Order: sequence, then structure tokens, then C-alpha cells
Amino acid sequence: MPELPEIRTLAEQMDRELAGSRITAVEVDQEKCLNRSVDSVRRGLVGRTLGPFEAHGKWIRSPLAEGGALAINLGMGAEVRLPRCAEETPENYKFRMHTADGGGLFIRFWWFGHVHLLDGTGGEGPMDRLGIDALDPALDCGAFRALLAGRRGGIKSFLLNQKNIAGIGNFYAHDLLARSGIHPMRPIPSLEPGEIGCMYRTMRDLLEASVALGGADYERDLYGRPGGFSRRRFIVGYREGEPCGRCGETVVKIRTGSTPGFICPDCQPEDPPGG
DNA sequence: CAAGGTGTTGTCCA
DNA sequence: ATGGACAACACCTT
Repeated sequence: MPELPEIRTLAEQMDRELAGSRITAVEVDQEKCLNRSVDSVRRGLVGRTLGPFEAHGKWIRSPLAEGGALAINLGMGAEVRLPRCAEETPENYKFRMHTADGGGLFIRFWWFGHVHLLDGTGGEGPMDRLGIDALDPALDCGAFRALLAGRRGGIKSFLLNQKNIAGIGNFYAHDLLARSGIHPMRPIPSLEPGEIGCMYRTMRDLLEASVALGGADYERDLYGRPGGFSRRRFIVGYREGEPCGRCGETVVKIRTGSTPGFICPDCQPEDPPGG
């Protein structure tokens, strides 16, 4: 379930703990998480030096000083830990990397996730197909409008598609739309300029607020500490049957395409006034 | 206890 | 371009 705020929190911590460290050993017990064979990944990492860690959407990348890069995606909720902060036995972490300074990185994959070794030439992995990061400073309101221009589908599926904007998942999408007063199934062409501007500001406010708190409280960081962003902050997200945090109307759960969604029927009319 | 929902991504199909 | 179905098979709630 990690989305942009949780990934960004981890990337910042990994940058502090691991950037500049030389990799001394790599053990993998779950080969399907790799984009190459275990031997190939081990050969490509051991002896190399990790560069700065950067988040892009739900992916984390660290270029290697000798060329190429390490790319990590946590899928539906993996755990990433420093070895000294591991709570379980090492065997429970299917990817284990050790560094010369005595540190390292353990990853326990839950459903699935990815550790990719990239050769750095581009066009080789999922990261190359990502849209702009949702908190990229270059994504101002005008750029956000430009992304939506000419698009025809529903707004929620657009926001969840990482090729359009990277970092938004179902967890934050519920309130991003509710706080903007937009029904998830609204066709993009039906959105008023004012609604798009509101959605842009809400997206930045919501994600930045969670980043400032270290991400969602059900996720744990590199040290095993939970984030400070509680879902009690949501006005509709995961509040089925409870009053909407804005108007008090009862929140309902609906199907929004292939994902479940939570909406306030009053704040998010399917057919907006004047539309 | 068994069944079902859930979060992500890529691929395939209409 | 768009979305739906599906696969990857862990873990919690019902």
C-alpha cells in the first residue's frame, strides 16, 4: 500500500543511510522480484557504490557510481529495513544487501515488489514509462491542466495511471477527489477549470501533509517506526457509514472502475450542477 | 475455518 | 486512447 508519501519518506532515509556505501554482498531468496537472474543482479551490485536515492512516484532509484542503477518498487506493501532495525529473522527478508560500513538493506516482499538492476541506457524498465512525479516542482497548475487536456476517460482512473502522474494510489485518491468535490467517475472533459485548479491544490496539500508526517501510520519506515498520517484525517476515505468530514452526509462505498472507492454523495455529485 | 477483500503493476484483450 | 480482466499468492477481517 505504500504510495508517494511513504516512498518519499523511505527514499530520504535510504539516502541518509546508504548513499556512498559500497555493496559487499547480495542475497536473494525470491528471484521473481528481479528483472534478471540472481547471479546477474549480484554481479551487477557487489563491489559497486550506491549513489543518491531518489523517489519517483512509487519507485526508488539509486544510480551506481560505476554506472547503471538500482530501482526498487514495493508493490502492495513490502517492508524495507536497515539490518540493525530488522524485527524478524533475516530469512524472512527475501532481498538482503550488505554494505562495507556494516549497514545494508533488507526487503520483505508481501505480495510482490521489484528490485531491478538497470544498465542506465534508458528505455529498459517500468520507471521509464512513469509520468511526472505528483510533487515535482515542475508540475504546476498549468502543467497539470495540460496533462488533462484532450483526455477522455474518468478522472479517477487517470489519476491512478502511473503513466499520467506518478505517485497517487487508491489510498490518497479517495480524499483527493472528495475534498475537490469531484465524483470519481466524472469524465475528464466535464471538469470545469475551477475544479481542476482545486484538484491540483488538493493533491499537493494532501500529499505534502502526509510527507511532512512521515507517511501513513499503517506503514513503517526504514527504522521500523510508523508514519504520523492517520486515516482519521480523511473526510471520506475508509469511512463507510460515517458522516462526511465536511458536510455530515453518510459516506458510501462504491465501485470505481476496477478499484473500490469512498464518496460523499452530497459533496461529489455524479452530475455536477451546470454539467 | 474458509472465503473474500485489498494494495500495485504489466500485459493482454475488446 | 480507454478500461476491464487477470496474474503475482500475503495477510487481515468476516
